[in-house]
Amino acid sequence: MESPYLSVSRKIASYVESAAKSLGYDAAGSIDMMAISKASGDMSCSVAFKISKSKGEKPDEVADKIAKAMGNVAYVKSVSTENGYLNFHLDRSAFSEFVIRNIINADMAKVSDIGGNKKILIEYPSANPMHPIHVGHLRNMLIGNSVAALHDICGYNVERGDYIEDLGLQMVIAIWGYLGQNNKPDKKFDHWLGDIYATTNGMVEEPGFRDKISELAKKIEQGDTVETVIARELAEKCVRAQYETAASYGCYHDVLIWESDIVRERLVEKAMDMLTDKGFVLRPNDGEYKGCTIIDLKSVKDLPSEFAGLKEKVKVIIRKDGTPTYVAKDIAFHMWKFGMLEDAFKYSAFIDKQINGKPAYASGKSGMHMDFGHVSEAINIIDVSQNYPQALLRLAFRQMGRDDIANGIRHLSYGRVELEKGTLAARKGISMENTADGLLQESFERARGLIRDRLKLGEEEQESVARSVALSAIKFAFLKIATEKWITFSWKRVLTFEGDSGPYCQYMNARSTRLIEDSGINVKDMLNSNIALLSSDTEFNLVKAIARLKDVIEKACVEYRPNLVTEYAKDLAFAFSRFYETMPILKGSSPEEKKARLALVFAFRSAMRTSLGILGIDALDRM
RNA sequence: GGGCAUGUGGCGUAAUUUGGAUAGCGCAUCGGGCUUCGGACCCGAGGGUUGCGGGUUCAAAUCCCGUCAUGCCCGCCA
Repeated sequence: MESPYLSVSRKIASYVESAAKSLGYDAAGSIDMMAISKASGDMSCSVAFKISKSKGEKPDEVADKIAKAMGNVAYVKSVSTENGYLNFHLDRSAFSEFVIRNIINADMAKVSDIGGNKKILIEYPSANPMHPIHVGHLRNMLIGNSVAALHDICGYNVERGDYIEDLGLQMVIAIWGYLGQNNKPDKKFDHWLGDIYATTNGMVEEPGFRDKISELAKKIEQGDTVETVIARELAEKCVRAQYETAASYGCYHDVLIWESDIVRERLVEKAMDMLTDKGFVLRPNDGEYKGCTIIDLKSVKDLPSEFAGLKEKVKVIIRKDGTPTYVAKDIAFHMWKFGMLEDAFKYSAFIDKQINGKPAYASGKSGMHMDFGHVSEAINIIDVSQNYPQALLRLAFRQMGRDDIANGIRHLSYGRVELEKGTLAARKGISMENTADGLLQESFERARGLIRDRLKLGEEEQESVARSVALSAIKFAFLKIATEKWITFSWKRVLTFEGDSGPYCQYMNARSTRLIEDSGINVKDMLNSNIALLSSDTEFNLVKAIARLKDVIEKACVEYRPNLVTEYAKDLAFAFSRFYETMPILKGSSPEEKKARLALVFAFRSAMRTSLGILGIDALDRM
């Protein structure tokens, strides 16, 4: 589909440029078309200020002269000037027709093709497999889900990946706790295991406990012990429970990579060999780091600012005892992502059918080779506290001479989710109201209460509508906040169904659906109507909002910013609501007006459905 | 000590990357709208020295310098 604003503003810009040229001004490169004028007119341009500076003439005089020198431009009705600005007033009929026909004829599943089918892997939420998903992971998951949807709709070949860290101290602690008790799970497995983990973690400071833990850790690391098998089984059960939560939020994945598989397949060794060849990692024969594999940052030229304050400019990546650190595994993992380690894993279906109808595959001991990875861009959705290791990761590829990979790794760093009281730490236990499951349950109950006295529907449909509304409130509340900001989580803020919210957007969509259904007019007749009749302020404001769709989506995709889409959906919904309040559509309009307005309603609904789709919000027909 | 991020009406936020006109929106408050195409709605009012101080510019929430506050990171944890 075309971008109405872009194509019109380009035309205007070229006319402005030639008008300026005919007056002896050189405006090339300094014309900034402001797509939407805040003051007067529909679009505006401030080029007169720049010209006035070099020519010594007053801005408003320059603007006047340019306005007079301009010929007719398509979709522009008139040009005026004010305070040095050129203001362009659109031809409402022509522009509305352009926008509405454009959107109704477009393939809304592929709004843009800027992706060029480029393959990217988006990694999220990578929650540890020993506790339920809490509201911090939920933020991660929802950002990942919408960034993935944005890339889908912009023509990328998207792979949704999840990294399961089933090794490491936290997992060992959970297993130790699990082995030391005989109870059977009395609730959802991730919640149950999370409690055990938190309790066991509370014992860490007790005398002698650490020794017991490290003994268990060794058994697990040996790779073929009973403990190893138990560890994996336990983690898998927990991840399956977490994926139930993900599914209830409409999220799914293509592939899960297990940390233990990276270790078992000896990918770290392969990665280290490649890095040693490039001279980036060293294995000192003496001194403090004897026996380790290290990165010596002192020898790196143009060290990025992230590393400026390091006390020791040395980073150990393989310990003295031969075990790899997190960073070593992450480097190997990213070599896999970018196809540097051929056929590293075998895969089998971990979940046979997700809500998208497809399996989620997971790496494992057995299975078949598949074509995951081999991407040219990796988006890692990881919270801001990991800026440093992510920088180190990019540096490793840069030092290998793989700037393409270093630049292809994008750390989408989001701000942490805090609680009003206390911190959100799984090791201290997660109360139900801070889990994704608990939040959804509460939201669902509130939504159901609202719907009961509103909708005359069967119990089953009421539940499904309530679930959609509940989810939309939560998703919108999380996604409307710019990713880099931290959130202080409170139920009150998340569970809102009014105003600037998901349910408000859904509500406007539902209204538009009812209008279309009740009209009994088919889309073809709407399209063949006299759209030129749409010329009132509220009608045209809605047209202008619809016209922004493609520009907003592309920008949100390129900048990894879902909140641009929530902002847009909100604007769109308000524009529709005002139109709806002021303009008669089915009643009180002439047959011709009715058809034209319905065409506008239809175009609105397309734009709204597309926006809601990116946010992972159901576009309900009634609610 | 160093690095990174954040700071916008009572609360929550948008615009900052790419400097443009009167800083947009929601909640809350106050006042309206005969719930007649669905009131999860609409209209209006009050509420802001964009943390603070300088600088650049015709123009600064936005860019530069300084400063304060808060948070995170700088480990042979992950």
